[in-house]
Formats: sequence, C-alpha cells, structure tokens
Amino acid sequence: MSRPVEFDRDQAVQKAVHLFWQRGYQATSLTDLLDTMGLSRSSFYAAFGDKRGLFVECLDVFASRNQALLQRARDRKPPMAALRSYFERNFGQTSDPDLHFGCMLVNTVIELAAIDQGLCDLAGQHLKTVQDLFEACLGDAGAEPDEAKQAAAFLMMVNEGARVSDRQRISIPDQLARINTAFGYVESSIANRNPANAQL
Amino acid sequence: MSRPVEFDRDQAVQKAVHLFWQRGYQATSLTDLLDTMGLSRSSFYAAFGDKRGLFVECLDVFASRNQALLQRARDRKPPMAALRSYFERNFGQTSDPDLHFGCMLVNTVIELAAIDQGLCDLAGQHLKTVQDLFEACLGDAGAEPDEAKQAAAFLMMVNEGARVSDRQRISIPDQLARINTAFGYVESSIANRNPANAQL
DNA sequence: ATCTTTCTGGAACGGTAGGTCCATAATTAT
DNA sequence: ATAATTATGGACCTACCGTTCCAGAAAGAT
Repeated sequence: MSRPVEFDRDQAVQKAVHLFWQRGYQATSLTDLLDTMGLSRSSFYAAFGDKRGLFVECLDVFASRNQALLQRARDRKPPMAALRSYFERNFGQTSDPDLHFGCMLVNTVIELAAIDQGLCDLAGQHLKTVQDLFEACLGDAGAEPDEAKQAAAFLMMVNEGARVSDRQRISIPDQLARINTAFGYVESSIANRNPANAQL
Repeated sequence: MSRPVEFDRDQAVQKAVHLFWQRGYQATSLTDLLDTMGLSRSSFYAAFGDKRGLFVECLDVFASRNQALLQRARDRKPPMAALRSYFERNFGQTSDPDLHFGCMLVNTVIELAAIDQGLCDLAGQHLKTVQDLFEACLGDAGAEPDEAKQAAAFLMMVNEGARVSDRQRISIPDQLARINTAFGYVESSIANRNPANAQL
C-alpha cells in the first residue's frame, strides 16, 4: 500500500560511512550527508531519526565489516598471516593515495572522548571485539592463554598507533616497517616460550 | 604609554591548552575559551588574531612542554628509564581520575587530518621531534644507529596507540602492562644484538 | 478513476558559530 | 588637568548548524 521508498538504504549508509570515516562526526554536516547520500531532509529524518542515530548505524556497519574482514582472513590463512593482513590493510593495496582515513573506530574514540561518551564507548566496545579476535588468532598460533591475552592487548595498542600514523600520511614503506617490527617481536616471543611451534 | 593589558597572556594560553587538549579544536567554542581564559572578545582578537591562531600557539606550547619533560628525564635518569617515564606519564601518577586527555598532538592529527591539513601537519612535525628524542635515548642505551631509528619509529607508534587507549579510560594497570610489554620487546632486542650492554 | 497512505522537496525555525565594530574606560605623558 | 593612546565590554553581523513542518507528488488498493 502506498508509495515506496525511493532510495537504497544500504547504499546510502555506505556513503555515510565513507564520509564520517573521512571527516569525523562534527565536521560532517547534515548538508554534506544529504548531498552524498542523495536524499532530502525529510527522507533522512524519516529513515534515520537524526544525525547521531545515523552515526551509530555507521559505526556498527564499519565495525562488522572490519570484523568480517579479519574473520575471513582467519578462515583462509595461517593465524599470524591473517593477523598481519589486518594491520597491512589500507597501507599496501590501496590505489587511491589520499585514502588514509585510519580506522573509523579509533577516530571516533579520539574525537568524541570528551564530547559524547556514549559514542566513544560504542566505538571502544567494537575495538574490544576486534581485540578478542586478535586473542583468538594468537591462540591459533600456539600462544598460551595468558600470553595470547597480553599480546592481543599489545597488538590493539599497535593497531591504534598504526591508524594514527596512517592519518599523518607517513610513507607506506615506513608504516609497513613499523608493523613488521611489532610482529617480529610478538612472533619471536611466542616461538621462544613455546619452541614446539616452529610454524606460525 | 597608555593603558596596559589586564590579563596574564601566558596564563590565559595555559588555560586554552587545557581546554583544547580536553575537547579538541572544533568542539571548543570561542565562548568556552573566553569564559575559561577570562577575557572579552575584543581582547581575544587583539591578542591572538583568531581561534586558529590561538590553537597554533597552544600546539606549540604543548609540544615544547612535552619535549622538555622527556629531555629533563633524559638528563636525570638512565636512558631506558627516561623513555619509560615518558610513556607512563598521565597513567600512574595523575590524581584526577578523569584527566585522560591522551596527547594533544595525537588528538589533533586524528581530529583535523581531513579538516585542516596545516594544523595536522604541525602536530605531526611536533610528534616527529619527539620521535627524534626517542632515537637519541635509544642511542644512549647502546642501540646501533639503524636499530635506534627503527625502534624509535616503533615506539612512536606505541605512544600513539597508548594515547588512544588512554582516552578510552582503560584501566591503568592494563595500560601499564601494555607499555611494559612493548618495552620488554625493545629492551631484549637491544640486549640480544649487543650483549655488551647489560645495563640499560 | 478515486481514495488512501506514504514519501518527498523545500521553506522556515531557533540557536549558535566565529568574527567585527564602536563607544567607553583606563592609563601614561605632558 | 588635559590630551593621546590603547584595552575593554557588549551589541551586532552574517552564515550555518540540526531539526521541524507542511503542501504536494507518487504509488498501491479498490
């Protein structure tokens, strides 16, 4: 019954994710969003409630895409290679040289820590989920449970730092070198404490 | 000749640093600044030009305080202990439990990367200066030049990550544990390649 | 073809942003 | 005391923010 919605909701959200990812929450105006998503003010408020509601939805979309990416790598590669691929994403393979937006979750934590605690906490929870995935990968690689937990926390800190570096447009080889340094540390640590695991 | 300025410029800047550090550039309104700094609009524009000009000044003040802190530690402590003290600052010793603003330079890079490249670059340059200080400390600790460069880049990434974690209000023991993990890696790496240096 | 329902474009809202301006107050030099 | 100079408080400006509202367009049901 009656007139159907004219725009593709998923596609509109995708575009919003891209905008928020690039420019953050505050610097993205409703006008920017409407232009990019290609819908009018009324449709926007009918579909998403308000700007903050859309941002929550975008955070969730970004986070689940992120997790899926790591989970897929975990299913298809050796555990440490899967982990590395997560860190190297958006460094080596990107064709657009200006596509250095870091991680939307990290960006949100920093931008909104003192502005909107709810959004900051939501981003933090998503990051924690990723950290749990790190821990699972490290377990796959033969780390002891407590060692996996410690190394996962360390790697999350490294991840956050790498995303900050990314936004400074530090040269890609330098970024990869830093990541390689971090993984060298973790891998040799696991191998030393548990020499039975030669292959990681 | 004629009427002198009524407010203490340095003290006003200090207060502005605190506000910008906590809330970032965009979320700090001119009204917030005037209230906190205790001066009127006219005096503000006469003294600082505009909001962006004040922010530049605040970035410089923050960076030089930061560098001085590490430099002082370098003069008074063993090199690796000096480095560690920089990372542990704002974690253990702070009395105010809500004083988790991370690092103003890191916050600026993330918030303004796609908004104001000039400010982002300025913050990035200040971070690079700190990284050079890291490198010098590592040289003091007996690292070979290329090893010091590599480890300094790694430690800057760790620093950036730690400041992101700080804004999430992750428990202080957890934060210290992550930092300890990172330093354990670096120190054992230096010790292994150069066994003559037992003391760091 | 008509009725009903829902979506859509655009005008309009109050609030606030950063920035300007001017009359006035305050101080020093003469 | 007066003149000259500069700082100050506060009104004012334009522009844009996120949000609301309403008249009208579009589509399904009968």
